[in-house]
Amino acid sequence: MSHTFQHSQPIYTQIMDIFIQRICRGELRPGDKLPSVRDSAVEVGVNPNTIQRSYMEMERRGVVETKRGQGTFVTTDIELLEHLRQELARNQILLFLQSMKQLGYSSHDIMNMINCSMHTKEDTKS
Amino acid sequence: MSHTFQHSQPIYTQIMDIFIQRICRGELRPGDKLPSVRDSAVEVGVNPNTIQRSYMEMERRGVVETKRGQGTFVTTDIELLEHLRQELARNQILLFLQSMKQLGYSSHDIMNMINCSMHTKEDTKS
Amino acid sequence: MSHTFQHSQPIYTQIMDIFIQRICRGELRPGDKLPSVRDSAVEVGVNPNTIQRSYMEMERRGVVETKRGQGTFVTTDIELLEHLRQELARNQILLFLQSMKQLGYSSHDIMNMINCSMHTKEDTKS
Amino acid sequence: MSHTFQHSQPIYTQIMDIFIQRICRGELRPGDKLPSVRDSAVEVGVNPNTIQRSYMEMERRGVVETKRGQGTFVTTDIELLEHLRQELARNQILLFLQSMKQLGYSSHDIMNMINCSMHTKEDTKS
DNA sequence: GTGGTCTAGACCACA
DNA sequence: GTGGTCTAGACCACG
Repeated sequence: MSHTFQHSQPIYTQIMDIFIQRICRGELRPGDKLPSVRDSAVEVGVNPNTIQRSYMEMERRGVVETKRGQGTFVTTDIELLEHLRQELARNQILLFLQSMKQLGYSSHDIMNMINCSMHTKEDTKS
Repeated sequence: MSHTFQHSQPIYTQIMDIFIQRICRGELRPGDKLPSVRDSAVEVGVNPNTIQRSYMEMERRGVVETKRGQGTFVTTDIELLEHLRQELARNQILLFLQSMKQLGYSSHDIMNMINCSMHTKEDTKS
Repeated sequence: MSHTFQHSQPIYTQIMDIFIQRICRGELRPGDKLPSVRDSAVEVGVNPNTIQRSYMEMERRGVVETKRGQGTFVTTDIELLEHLRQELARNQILLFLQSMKQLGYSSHDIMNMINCSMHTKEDTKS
Repeated sequence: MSHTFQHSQPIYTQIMDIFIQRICRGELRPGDKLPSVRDSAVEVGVNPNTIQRSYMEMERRGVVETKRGQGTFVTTDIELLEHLRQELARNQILLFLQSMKQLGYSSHDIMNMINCSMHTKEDTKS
């Protein structure tokens, strides 16, 4: 299952973002083992060095921890993961708002439309 | 200026989506001429036939009008364009909400965070 | 302006039919000169011999008359032309009825639909 | 079995018309499988892409339904087929009337001649 | 120049 | 096998 990457950004950061999203969405849970560098390389169709660089950068941020001879694991630092999640959410919100503004919708419009969308097919789990 | 496309969707629909976004954002205004099929082809780095198909599909939807020997133009049917804009907005909202849900945020959380974001760096034009 | 012919029938008869239609429709009137064999050949994109054969066959039927050194002319025998016209009309009617039957319409249906069509956009010159 | 097409109209529309006629005449019944794109292509002597376009256009109109990996099938929507049949009939009638008018026959004449033709070789199923 | 059509041949996803 | 997409390159009609 290969992947398509943008030219405007380093591929290793794009790969990193994909992993971070998976972690934040709970597809990869704290303590889970990431695929080996080689496996990931095959899966996304890039050079193992590129994957290696993604893992290194994530480790620098504390998102993952590498144990020599065992592999790379999602951090168990739940606070850090929570921060990560909030950062991702904040980012998505900003991108979304910006995009809606470009379509000519005011903040007020946006709030109304979201409200409407949520009530349309909403899980009222309160 | 070549472009990167997803494998999961036909290129011609992706090209169409890009044009529709530009139109909805006002980058291309009613009556504006789209680039010629051949020019667009070299710009996005695909075969002219693929661009042609995008234009054809947009004309079928009424988004653009083609005049033989002259070119392809954004429709001046403002109602249709308004519908298009609303459809695009609705779509973006749904994608956004879905993505936020995947991050584990409830509808209530989302509303709060958006509210916060909007007031942070908001246009207080009142 | 070249032409497209069926494989199932000799080209010269098809050309003849076209001329007869023109004559019956009054596009070519009694006494009118037909184009020269060479001109017709260029116009429809076939060999002059083929045109020549069409003219010969029409002369055999008395539809046209050839005057050496002058050209080929539509007959002035109005009775014969009238017969021709009726024959053509009868033929068209039969083909039409057959085609409608194939679509599953009874004679009664056909009469009704024609009546309707004629009254829709009809010139009531009575 | 190759075919002859007019220059005045795209081949793919002519192919479409032929299929629609076959369907309306009951030669192809609801649910029947159309020949594969490739088979049709060799049968009528055109490029598979041209056939594909015909099929695509027919699907857009709802006349046929395509199932990936299985083939293209005549729709089972009988109402739609009935509409199609009526549309075809209306079209044939208009062409016929126009052609007869060109031969110099008034509406009244046409009605009489048709009546005569129908009674000549008529199905007296009463 | 413009868009529209067609061919030749390729690869893909689905079943 | 099926239809769906894409490329490369050609020719056409229109203005």
